Parts: sequence; C-alpha cells; structure tokens
Amino acid sequence: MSPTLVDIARETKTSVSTVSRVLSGGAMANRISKATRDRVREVADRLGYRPNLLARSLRTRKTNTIALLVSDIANPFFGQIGSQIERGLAKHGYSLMLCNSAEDAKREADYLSLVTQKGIDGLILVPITRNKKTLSQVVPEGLPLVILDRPIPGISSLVCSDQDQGAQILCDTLDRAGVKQVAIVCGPQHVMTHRRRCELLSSRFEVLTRHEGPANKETGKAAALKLVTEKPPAIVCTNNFLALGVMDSLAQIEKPPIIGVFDEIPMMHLLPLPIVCSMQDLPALAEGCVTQLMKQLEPQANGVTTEVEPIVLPNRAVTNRAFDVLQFAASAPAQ
Amino acid sequence: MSPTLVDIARETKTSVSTVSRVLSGGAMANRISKATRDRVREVADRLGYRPNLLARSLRTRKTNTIALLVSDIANPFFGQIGSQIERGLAKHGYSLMLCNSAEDAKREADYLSLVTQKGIDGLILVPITRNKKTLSQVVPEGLPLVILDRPIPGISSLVCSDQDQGAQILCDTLDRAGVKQVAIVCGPQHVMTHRRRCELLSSRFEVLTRHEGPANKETGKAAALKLVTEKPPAIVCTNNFLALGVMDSLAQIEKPPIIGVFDEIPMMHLLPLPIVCSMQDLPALAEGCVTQLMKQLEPQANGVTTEVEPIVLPNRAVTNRAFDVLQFAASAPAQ
DNA sequence: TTGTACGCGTTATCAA
DNA sequence: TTGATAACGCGTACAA
Repeated sequence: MSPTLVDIARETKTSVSTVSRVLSGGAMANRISKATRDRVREVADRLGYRPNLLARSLRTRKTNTIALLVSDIANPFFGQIGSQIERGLAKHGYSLMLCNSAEDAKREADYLSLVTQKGIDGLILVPITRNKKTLSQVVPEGLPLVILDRPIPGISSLVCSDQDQGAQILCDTLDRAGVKQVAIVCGPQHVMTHRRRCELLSSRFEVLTRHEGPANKETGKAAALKLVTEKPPAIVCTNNFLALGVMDSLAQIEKPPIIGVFDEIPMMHLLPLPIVCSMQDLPALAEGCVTQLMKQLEPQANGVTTEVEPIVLPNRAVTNRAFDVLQFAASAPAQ
Repeated sequence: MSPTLVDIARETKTSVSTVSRVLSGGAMANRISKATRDRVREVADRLGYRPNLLARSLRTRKTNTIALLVSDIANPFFGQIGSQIERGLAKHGYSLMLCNSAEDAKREADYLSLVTQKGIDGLILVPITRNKKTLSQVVPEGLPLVILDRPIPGISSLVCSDQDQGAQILCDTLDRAGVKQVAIVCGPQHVMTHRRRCELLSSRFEVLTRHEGPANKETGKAAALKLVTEKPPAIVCTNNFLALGVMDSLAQIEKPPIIGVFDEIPMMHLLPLPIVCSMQDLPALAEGCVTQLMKQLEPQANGVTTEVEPIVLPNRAVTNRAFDVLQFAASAPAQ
C-alpha cells in the first residue's frame, strides 16, 4: 500500500494537517517552521509518498484534467490535433484525457456521462450530436466547454475552420482548372461539415452524381467503382477517408479525374492523380481550443467576464504536382 | 450542484445506505423491498442523480479505467490501435484513458506518475524507457501492466510483433527483387525496434549508408537529400514516418530506388515508387493487449494463476504495384 | 428489510 | 506555527 499523509504524520510526530500544508499547501508551506518542513519532506521522500489524486479532487472539486472527446481517433487529423492540444494544456497545468466516440452517438453519450461523473475541469468536444438541447442534458451546467470542428447552433464557444471559405477556395481552384461538372462523394448529411460542403459545391458546379455513406474508406471505394463508368471530370470528397477509398479504386485509370478533397492527403505530391485539397490550420485549431478553454477556466482578475466568441479559422488550398500540370494545360488555350 | 445520495435519502425518507444499495448495490438491490426500491429509483431519476465516480473509486479502490500511454498519438498506427483497444476494453466494462508521451522520456515519466496517482486499474504502455528498473520506480507494484510494441527485457507481459520475422520477410522480398545493397534510414538506436531492425538488415545486405535521427518526416527528408547522389538500389526505413519523409524528397527521381519500410504506408498502391512494407497485425495487437490485461484483472476462479506469457505476432510483407512490376523484370532472366 | 457508523485520503476551518 | 475536527460522496460491516 502506498503511504498516506497519516503515515508521514505518525513517522514525523506531527499532525496530518501540517504534513498536508508542507507537501501541497503552496504558499501555506512557508508558514511552517523550516525545521518541521524539512523533516516532513525528508520522511515523505524516504517513504516515497505520492498524493492520492482521487482524494484530493474529491475534496477540492478540481481535477486539472480536460477531456477531449473526438469523433474518430483513428483519423490522423484528430491524432495530430489531440497531440497539439495536449501540449498546449500542459503549459497551463492541465492534463488531457482523450476519448473516442467512433462516430457513434451512443458511445458519445456514454463518454460524456462518464467523464463528467469522473470529474473534469473542462471538455473539448467534436460532436456527433448536433443539438444544443440534447447536449445540455448530459453536460453539467457551467462546465467549461469548447465545441471543436463541427458547429452546433446556439453554442458560441466554438473553434472550427471556416466551412464556406474552405469550400470556396476548393471551388475556385477547380474553376481555374476548367472544371464545370463534378461528382460528389460525401459523408452523412446530418453531420454539419459534410452537409455544408455539399451545398456549396452544388451551388457552384453541376453535380453529375452524389454518393453518400459513412465517412470511411469503404464508402469511397464503393463510390469510385460506380464512377468508373461515368467518368466525371472531377470527384470531390468531403473528407480525407472518403478520398483515400476513391483513389484506391481509381489507380488503374489512364486519365484519372481531378480529386478535390477536404483535409490533408498524405503524400499527395507523389500521387499520380491530380489533387486539390482544402487544408485546415491544425496548429491554430489546437491553440484556439486551449485559449477558448482557458478563458473559461481562468476568468479575468478584473471582474470583466471576457465574452467567448467563436474562433473561425481560414483554410488554404493546396494542389499537387499532377494537378499543377493539368491546370497549366487547361488555362493555356485561354491566354 | 449535482444531487448526492444524501439528497435522495432526505427526499425519500430513507437512509443513505439504502439509497446506495438500490442505486449501485448490484445484487444487494434485491434485498430491498420493492416499494422503497421503486421510490428511490423514481426520486433519483427525477433529481437526475449521477454517482460521483471520484468518491466511489476512492472508496472501492477501483476506477474501471485503463490508461494507454503511447509514444506518439499523431502516428495513425497508434490512433488505430488505441481505437481498437478501447472497443475491446469496453466489452469488459473498462474505459480507456489515452495519453501521449510524444517520444519524450520526461513526459512519459510525468504521465506514469499522474495516471497512477489518479488511480487506474491497469496500464498499457508503449515505452520510451527501456529499463525494467526505472519503470518499476514509477509504476506501483502489482498494477496490471502490458508492454506494447517495444519489448523491455525482464517483463513478460508483452504484446508485440515479431521483430525478427518482420525484418526477415522484408529482406526476403528485397532478395527476390535482386537487391544486394541497401541504404538505411533509421530512428534512434536506443529504441529497441529501430535497433533490431537495423541489425537484421545489416546481417543480410551490404549497407551503403546509414542515417539516424528522430523517427519523423524531417529525418527522412534530410536523409533522402543526401541519398540522391548516392543512388542506392534500395532504401530501407525503420518506420513509416521516416519513409514518408524519404519518399517526399524522392518524387522527381526518374528511376527511384526500392523503398523498404516497416508499418503501413497509406495509398501505397498508388505511389509511383516500388515499395515493400512489413505490416503488423493491428487487430491482433489490440486484442492481445486486452486479453493480456484481463488475465491480470480477472484472475481465474480456480486458484490456478494463469501465467502471463508474451504475445508475439507475425507480420506480413506487402508490395505495391510498382514493386511487383520491378520484381518480375528482375526475376525473369533467371527463369 | 433497513439504519448507524465508519473509513477511503485529502483539504479547509477554526481554535489554540 | 500547529493540531483537532469536519467535510467531500460513496460503500459496507455490523447491528437492529
């Protein structure tokens, strides 16, 4: 059994409160005589004392832990963002508990329930649920909360990329390459990001076909198999997993279509297909979450409660070499 | 403030213990009269009672939480494995706390210290530390522990891929393609996996050059730039990140070298470089962790303590299309 | 079937 | 500068 304050108190002939003050009293520690202070520390060291954080949190109602509930940890996007958020939080003395709802509403609910019961000081959520009401039923009133990546109407504590701008720059790039018609491969429409991206695409191009399904590779593959016969000039996928599936099935085509995609595609320069992708600013997203959270955790000293305003970040369009070649050929005749 | 057992007891005119028994007594609940049982449940529902898990864990010394401390969550390999481990644990009633040491020994130590103080029922660790002794100083005696991916001498509770077999099949494949000499790009030698892979490669091929650095893209890029002039027939990278960097820099080469790599390369069929990779069995690794852990958490009913033996899984070599073409040309003359 | 009383390890209040 | 003592919210042995 790990030693407790009582053990140290006994060993050092003092009281539990004294020991507590020395070991974790902060400024209080200085109000204890140097003699006993040293003695307590010495014994604590020798016994290998380590505070029981459960007990401490129960008493102080503070866990110094932030939960990050993402929609799919297998997606490198969230792995990277998790990694960066964690670094950011560490600077403020918080540690991160990373959870995975796996795009499953039930598991999201379970986890929300679990982490709040376990006691967390704040929550960063990539929501499956898109309803403010159902959310407030599981998330305690007043818990510092940041919604990440997928806006929920009515919640202003938000950090996300600018959906419209991201879609526009993708469309602009396709435009410049002479694209007029596209096929769309998209994730579930009840997810805000997928839906909005589809809408914007439809408003700017003639949509030949639209395949919808779970936002994974399999959906992309299935869609690509059907699209082989249709030969659209461009295929736009509403996230990276879909695109991976699509491209996987499009390998053997002689004159592949242009692939438009949101999120990063690893190794895109090397791929023989022309790709344009609308990339999010990952570091800024991560940092946004942290500052957004800290605003709620460390309220201003001067009674002024700083308003929490959404942080909406710009995306940038990136093309690969295969695309650049194509674009040149297409725009050359016009000049 | 969230309601507690006391609130319900007051409201329902019973005692705290009765309420506790009804709400979380398990079999005990049946030893309470149906009348009060229903009344308690009704009130608990109405008040929206949710047990405080901190308090419960403090009392029961059980958190139903397993910590998974990985070396780099930004690596999709660990994202996927984390996702699968979590699913596996959920079936046994445990939830997962995913932490990231980011290949940093200090952060590993910090996290080990943190999670054990917070109270966990078990730990799955992808170690930076490779020493049993230093590990046992932070990890409490008797805590169910599983070492994942990187063996530590003296610890038998291990789940990993067969290093040697994995390297051998990679070498075999290169052999069949006619490769005699290789350049190596590897991660830090103090990490078991990188070191062992290097050793085996050296024993089977003439090593032209060897670049070592942190196991990330940048190291790979730097190495590739130097290798451009040397033109080795094959470049072997000891993990996927290194390979990504290498390939990124090797895009424009007319006759690219063969790339040998451990771990999965996304989209490898599509890449114009010949690639062979030695892939680990992810689902088996994840499941191995869970069973290994459960053996320690749920000791056999019949006093026989089941021994914990290392789980070592076979890898399989996968080649892409560019490689297959190459191999055919090389082996054709021999036939 | 139910209630009383105690302990889990810590911090906070009050008095000395 | 220090020490009793009471919480925090919960589970459980013991008694009724």
